Amino acid sequence: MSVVRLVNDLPQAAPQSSWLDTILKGDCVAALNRLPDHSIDVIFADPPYNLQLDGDLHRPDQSKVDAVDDHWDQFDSFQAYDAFTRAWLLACRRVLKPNGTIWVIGSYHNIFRVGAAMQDLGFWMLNDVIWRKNNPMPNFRGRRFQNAHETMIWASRDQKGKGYTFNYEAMKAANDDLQMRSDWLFPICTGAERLKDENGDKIHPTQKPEALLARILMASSKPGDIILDPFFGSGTTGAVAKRLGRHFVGVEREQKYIDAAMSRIASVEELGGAELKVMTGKRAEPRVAFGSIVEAGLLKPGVVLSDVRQRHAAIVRADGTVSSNGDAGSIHRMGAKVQGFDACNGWTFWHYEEDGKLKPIDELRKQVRDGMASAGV
Amino acid sequence: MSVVRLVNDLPQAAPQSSWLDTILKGDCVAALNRLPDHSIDVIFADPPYNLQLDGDLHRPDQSKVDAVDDHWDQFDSFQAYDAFTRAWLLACRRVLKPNGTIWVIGSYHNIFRVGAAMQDLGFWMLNDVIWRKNNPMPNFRGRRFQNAHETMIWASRDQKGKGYTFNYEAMKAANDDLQMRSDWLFPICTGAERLKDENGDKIHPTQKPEALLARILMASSKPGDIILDPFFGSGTTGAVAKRLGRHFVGVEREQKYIDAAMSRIASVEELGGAELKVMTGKRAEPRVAFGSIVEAGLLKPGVVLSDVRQRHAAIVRADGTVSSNGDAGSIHRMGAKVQGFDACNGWTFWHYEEDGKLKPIDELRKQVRDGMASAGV
DNA sequence: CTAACGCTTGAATCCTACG
DNA sequence: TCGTAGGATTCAAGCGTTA
Repeated sequence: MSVVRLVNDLPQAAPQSSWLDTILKGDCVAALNRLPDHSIDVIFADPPYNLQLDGDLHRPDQSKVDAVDDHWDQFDSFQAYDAFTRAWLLACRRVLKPNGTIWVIGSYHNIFRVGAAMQDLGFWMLNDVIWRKNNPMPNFRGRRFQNAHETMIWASRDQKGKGYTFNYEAMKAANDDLQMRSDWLFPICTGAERLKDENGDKIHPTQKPEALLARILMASSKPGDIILDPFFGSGTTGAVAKRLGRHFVGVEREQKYIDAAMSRIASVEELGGAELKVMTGKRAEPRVAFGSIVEAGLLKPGVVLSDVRQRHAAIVRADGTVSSNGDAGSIHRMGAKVQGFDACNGWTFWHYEEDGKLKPIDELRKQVRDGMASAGV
Repeated sequence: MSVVRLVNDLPQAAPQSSWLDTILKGDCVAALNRLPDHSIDVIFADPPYNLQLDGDLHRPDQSKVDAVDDHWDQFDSFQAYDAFTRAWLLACRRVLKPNGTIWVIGSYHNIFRVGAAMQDLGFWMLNDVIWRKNNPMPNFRGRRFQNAHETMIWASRDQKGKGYTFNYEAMKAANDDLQMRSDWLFPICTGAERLKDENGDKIHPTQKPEALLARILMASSKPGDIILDPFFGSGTTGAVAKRLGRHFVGVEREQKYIDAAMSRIASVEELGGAELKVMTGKRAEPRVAFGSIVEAGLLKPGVVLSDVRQRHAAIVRADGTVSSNGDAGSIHRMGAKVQGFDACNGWTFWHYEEDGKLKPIDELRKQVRDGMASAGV
């Protein structure tokens, strides 16, 4: 693969060599319209999410959350966002090979509109895939569930696009010989991988982790394929494509992001043929919540728990808490409370009765974990 | 809660007693139109998405579309599905209380269209929540990822719907004192829970697990709330609502499902009051004014308060304000002011000295609250 | 040198009762 | 209805400093 180049104004009908492994500067749709029909194998698109934020948000320690308030994420209405979405999706569809596929990532703010538009334009959905984050930002005000995932849509160009690439065996091998599921666990992009400017500030507000792109490209493309990213940003797609022996084309408007992506990709080392074979990840022991024990029916609300010496008692409640002496809380809090301690492992402290014998509720956790093992947590 | 009843033809403007804890037989929209405005606390909807299955294309009314491959027919069927979706969502929105919330579950076949319609109609999304299945059906042909999840959308009636119920503390306590995330792990409904007919065949093709509904209702409703399920099916919503001390209304067309749901719900045992108590936090505590601490003599005017590190000081005044550096105001205002913040919780920021130790003035608030409790306030 | 501790930060549609 | 003020709210990682 040649060195990454910047193309400011691609002529119409330019040869492939003039745009392969380049960043096209300019508006997404205008730039895509310079590329030939059916020239792209896989598209990865990370469009603006159209977050509709209202006012500042502070953490409990009063520090201010650095919100995504960039101008490129601002739209006047759902209508305006839909028109924008249809325009870039149509441009993508034209350049996609008949057996090509497209990935789009988004959050609940935009992904439903994007998905509906994709169906309307004739894309054929293959999967929706969930990126579960192991370290998402918490919900600071305690008014919602922690927003711990993003959604990706994987689709072929149209319903007849049967010959698309899916490296089923590689995915299965990478997942301990179990079929790769539609929910993937990855950390968000932090640390050394996150691009920073001279002040130590992040260069792009929404840089995606390379591991995510690596799985996408390993699953749905072959070495030598051409990968298009119409919202190139900090160039994660280009960096991973180069490393994995794929070609790329990026489109980006902001010079700041282009500069960062160019130097980033230039320093990427391409893997040789042999190393392009599968990488496998390890699994941590799944964490089980006490609430799921109750929800699973392994302990009914009203059941009395006790410590092994039966000096303390607590009653299971339907919401997954336990109550004792008119107070209530998690198994850990209440275990600590009845003993007058600061902390307690409720799993080993509290016991339930079965066949006339006291057993730690940790036994029930083991049962749930055995059931979860097949879920590839 | 009374025994479950079937209502074949609810009159317009019928009293609540005639439809509470019943199944309304008939078309979803027609039945909902008989219910009063703003009468429902929480809706759980599992709409049909028989869109493009088995090579046959069906419209929502079960009529078959002729040419599967024809792009126009596909467009036509999307339009029909969208119209159906808007109709039942609108009917739901009318009966929902202003501070009510709605849950909708679906897969990639329909959830994007449903989500876009919800936004178009003015629902305000709170979360999308992923149901991860630990035992999903494998992908038999090996051409896609294993479809291992479904997507739920949780939304308030409109953007101003701020007062919705979310039992944050209960969810957190049930999740081992970590806030509940947007990805939930549950097994699919199998075994004894799965309703079967006399031949041993499953009665409903998409019966949802009770554990899923239990978490939904524990998170977003209170005992005594009214839960509506416009696509009642085998009655999981009703069964869980009854068990958890909530009221329900179901709408269903098929007599087969109604029969199964009726006998199922009839055999459900309702939990008692104590097990249904929900974990609450400080937000639910009665408000105590700092002035009443001073009035009660727990802090004398002139006493010096400080932060835990003793970097800031303030003097208690007889009117319930505190003064610092020649300025005065509430404990919150002055706490913010001395730190240079916009906001501050004065109860946890300011400390008083007792027995040579610094204690947060929140301790005194607890004393006052305990006194209020024993006084039966 | 290591462990412990503290500070920072991440695609966020993040309050509500009272006057 | 609107403005104001009370006061509630965070998890996992990375990194630099302290013990």
